[in-house]
Amino acid sequence: MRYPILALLSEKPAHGYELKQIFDNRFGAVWPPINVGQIYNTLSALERDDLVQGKEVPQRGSPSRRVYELTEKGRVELEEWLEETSDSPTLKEEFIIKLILAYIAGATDPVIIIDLQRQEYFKAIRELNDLATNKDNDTTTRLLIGAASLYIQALLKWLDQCEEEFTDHQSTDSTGT
Amino acid sequence: MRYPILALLSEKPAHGYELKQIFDNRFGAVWPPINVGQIYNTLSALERDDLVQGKEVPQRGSPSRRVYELTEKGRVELEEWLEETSDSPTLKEEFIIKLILAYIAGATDPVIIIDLQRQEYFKAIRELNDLATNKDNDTTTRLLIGAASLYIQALLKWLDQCEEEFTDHQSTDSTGT
DNA sequence: ACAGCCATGTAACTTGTTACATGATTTT
DNA sequence: AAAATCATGTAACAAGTTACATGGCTGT
Repeated sequence: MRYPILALLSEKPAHGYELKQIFDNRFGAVWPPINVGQIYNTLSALERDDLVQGKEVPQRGSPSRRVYELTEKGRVELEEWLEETSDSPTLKEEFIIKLILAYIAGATDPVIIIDLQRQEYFKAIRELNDLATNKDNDTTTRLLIGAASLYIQALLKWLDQCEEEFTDHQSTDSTGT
Repeated sequence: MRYPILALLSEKPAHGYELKQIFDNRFGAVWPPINVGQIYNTLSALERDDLVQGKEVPQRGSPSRRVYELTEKGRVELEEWLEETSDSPTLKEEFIIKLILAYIAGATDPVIIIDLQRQEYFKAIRELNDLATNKDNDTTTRLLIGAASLYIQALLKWLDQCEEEFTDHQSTDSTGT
């Protein structure tokens, strides 16, 4: 949440609740609504680190709001981060770990797990397709839906690989641990 | 780390340091070595929750080791988890978020970022291919390498989508924020 | 009057990450 | 004798998650 908040604040200053709304609007297609508390937590940390600066802005007839803006330091940190290449990912996908562990633990039949999970991914693909048909998606939403879709397709392909491995070599593979 | 440790302990009881070695052996191809401290932290938490049970096992001539085994509760929890389908993933991949934010922030040219990241992914693919040529990989290693490879290929495809979107519609897209 | 949204925050907890401390055993 | 590995842990910190508390404003 650090960098998302910095990036949103680089567009214009905003208060906590507003950030939540902007974030949910932009990323809601592929991310569940973010907990507001986390926004405030993160803003506190960012302010502690001098990356953002908050100030009370009195409202007429409403309690004043705390509006945050990027500091110079924050702007630099954001830009440095944006320009860095990201490390290639390590696999943290829960299901991948689960399936491998199921195979290791030997308790549950991996093929059954695979079939169930495939249904789940099909469902996700359908939902993404539905979202994609919406004509007033903006660029970022389209790209995020594309990313999610490609990712799930990759997982589906992996399920096929695994199924093949688990069924074909079941009999051949008697060479212990 | 909770479930990986439970799964490894379901094979046979082990002490902390041993778990680190087993884990690194099995997942080392796609995961950086895990910090031993985390193993011990996690074991403490698991013992607190009655999922594992540790006992001192005196060694002849060495200081005794604390060997952990699954409790019944731990075995049940592991099996339940293995049988649950996992939620379809939300996108947490750093670079995806970064590229979208770069586009939003408007500070850095997304196309440049894409090119740099593509090199990074190519490098990762080459490294995975090298790993894959090793003939004595076991089943789980092969599958993990396959998963990592499919994932990066999906990311590369996504980069192409993004590049297209950012270059094609650059001129057409003059309809404000 | 009441529900629901606007708005800000705190507290407790979990997980992961790093660094540090300690000491024994094994290998060179 | 020194270095590497075996072995166990603690402390501090960062980040994410949830739940809770508080109160004002808005629409029905």
